[in-house]
Amino acid sequence: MDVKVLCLGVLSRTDCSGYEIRKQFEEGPFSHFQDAGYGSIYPALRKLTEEGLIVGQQLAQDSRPDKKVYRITPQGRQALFDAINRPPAEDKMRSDFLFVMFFADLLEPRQLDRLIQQRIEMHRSALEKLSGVCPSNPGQRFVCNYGRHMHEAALAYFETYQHELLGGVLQPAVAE
Amino acid sequence: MDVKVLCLGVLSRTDCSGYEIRKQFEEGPFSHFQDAGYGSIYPALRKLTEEGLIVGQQLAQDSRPDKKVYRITPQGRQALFDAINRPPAEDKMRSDFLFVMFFADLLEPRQLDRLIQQRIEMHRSALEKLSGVCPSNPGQRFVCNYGRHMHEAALAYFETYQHELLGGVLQPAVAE
DNA sequence: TGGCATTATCTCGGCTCGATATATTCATTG
DNA sequence: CAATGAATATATCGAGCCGAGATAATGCCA
Repeated sequence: MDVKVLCLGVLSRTDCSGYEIRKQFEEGPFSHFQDAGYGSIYPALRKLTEEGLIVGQQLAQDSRPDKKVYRITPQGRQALFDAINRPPAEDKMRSDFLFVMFFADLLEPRQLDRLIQQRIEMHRSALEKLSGVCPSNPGQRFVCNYGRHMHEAALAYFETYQHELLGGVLQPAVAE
Repeated sequence: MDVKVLCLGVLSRTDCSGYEIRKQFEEGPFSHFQDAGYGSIYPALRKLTEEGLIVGQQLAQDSRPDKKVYRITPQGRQALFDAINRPPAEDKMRSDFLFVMFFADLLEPRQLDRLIQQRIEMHRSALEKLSGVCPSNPGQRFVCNYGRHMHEAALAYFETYQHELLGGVLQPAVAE
């Protein structure tokens, strides 16, 4: 599932410029399970245009820079359909936070505590952001509620076990 | 947190060859929150050697190809410490599965059901794999239990809401 | 008027990944 | 017993991706 397919997915719901596609990955309905930067999006849009899967239109705006708004073509919808129906690749997860927690004994306790509080705050604000969304489409609702469920589970874990971790790091030799 | 730091993390716990480092990311204690392929690991080990953060030793084995076992140096431990104490980058999550679920209405119901059953099976086997691990270090225990907690939460979600999704996709116009 | 944020497009270097090549040995199985 | 496939082990290549920055116009506030 490369950035080209991700762009097709976004454009299947609404016409967009590259900038607006980026925002959908950053804050929008895809933000908690996909990402793509400008360095991937703009080349992808160029290639998709060359392949006839989308068409771009220069759009002058007053009091804003010009926009290039892209629309998906029937061939583009077919390509999205094909990609969706291929067996999906495994999830790719990259968490520096968990890597750091794994080596918690290398952290100052104050720094460790600060990291966990930041993490809790992150999950809270993600939940708040998701609470504003209520999609009508079943698939989108399923994915959105999955996000909610997982953020809540993470919050519950941190709130229950953060003290155990802090205690364990502060008194590493008590058990022996 | 690039692959060089990840390798330092693995080598801080035990001496390893490149092959063994890969296995730790594939199946070992890091598998549920980090990953790295051979194409990243071998160049990283070369650079780390050049920088004096690790040292390699050719090791002949009978009935196996030769091994290059790497050991972390004091400077390497310092570099790991520095990296751990820098503010961690945000999590990077890439889930083709959730992207496909988002567009569940483009899937045949049978295919949709199969994907969800596979996903449930995946979480179950991940839990089983984690149940064999019981780290003594507080940080490692925290991260390991976090993994368990999240897999269980995902399982609970799928088992509760999978029918709602399947029903919603099969009867999209009932609510209106 | 200066500085900052926002909207908008695009490129470059460097990092990373998947696939593949190479080589040896062990286990299975027809 | 030979063939096949699965491990063990190292390494590279091309393609894809990302962060950082260049560029540029405008709105807004002090």
